[in-house]
Amino acid sequence: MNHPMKAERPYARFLEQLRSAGLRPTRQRLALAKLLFNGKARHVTAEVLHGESQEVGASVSLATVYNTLHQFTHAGLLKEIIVVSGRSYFDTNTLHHHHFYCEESGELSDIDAAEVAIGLLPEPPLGKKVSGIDVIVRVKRN
Amino acid sequence: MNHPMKAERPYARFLEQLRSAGLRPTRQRLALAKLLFNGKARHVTAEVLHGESQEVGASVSLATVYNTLHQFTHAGLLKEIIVVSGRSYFDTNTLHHHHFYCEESGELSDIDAAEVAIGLLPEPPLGKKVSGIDVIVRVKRN
DNA sequence: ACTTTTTTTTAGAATAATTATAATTACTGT
DNA sequence: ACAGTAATTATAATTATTCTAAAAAAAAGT
Repeated sequence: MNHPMKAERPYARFLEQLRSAGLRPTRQRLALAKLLFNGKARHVTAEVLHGESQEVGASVSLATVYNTLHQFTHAGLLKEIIVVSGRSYFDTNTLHHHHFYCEESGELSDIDAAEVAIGLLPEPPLGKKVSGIDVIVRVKRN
Repeated sequence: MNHPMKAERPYARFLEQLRSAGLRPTRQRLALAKLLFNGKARHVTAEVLHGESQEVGASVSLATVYNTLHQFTHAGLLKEIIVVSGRSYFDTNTLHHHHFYCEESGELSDIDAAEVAIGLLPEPPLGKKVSGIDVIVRVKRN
């Protein structure tokens, strides 16, 4: 009667997704996954996630944090968000959606894709096809 | 009858705008302005502009290129565009508009604001107000 | 014109985020 | 247990950018 972990269900799916991406479920990857996929939508930078891994005593090297974030992104578990020069955010929400970004605090928050109606778009440059649309709504304290 | 420069009109306006931003029309700033505001809409990085300044023999130091790009941006002569981590683009089109961005070639091109109809937006986070909306349409070779 | 003051430019050092390298450690299958 | 592959790690390298302190240029004052 002593479950080692309450197995909240996303877990099994997560392991499956790792496997199908050819990634072993190592101690480090599981520790980071636990920090990332805890239910709430998260927007983390490598530095922040690295810090958290140290706080919970599952210290993962910064290099591995970077590797893992990119591997998870390629595996479709994360989405990379670019809103500011010189830093990358990784978003646990992989559905198509957009963002509020506060330049002052650096905070990101999600906007459901359904909430932004993008009308007609012009034709992309010759020989190019659309691969994604990102809307960033920049906000300020008022 | 020997005009030193065909004074294409934007020039006078440009000098006025510099002055009202408290910036002197130095040799370097004029050289960069000439490269930037030549009629066509341009999207440059600091490195690229620095390279061009060398090519035309008006060599401006990289530090000055960075300073100038930021000063022009504050003066409302340029707009800074962030589409990729770790590099800033500066756009001579300061009207509200959006962009196509090709990840493969790094090329940016403009989308007129009128061509993107953004419908209802959700309320920004508490205590925040919208300061700008950027739409980036990412494209790929097809 | 000559000095003084302020602004601008500059080369080079410093920084920050990220990526590469090369050695160690951990798995996997036999 | 052993060989082979994959993952992690500390550290070095890289890239774009900003900082710093000194030199150069321009403006203002006399």
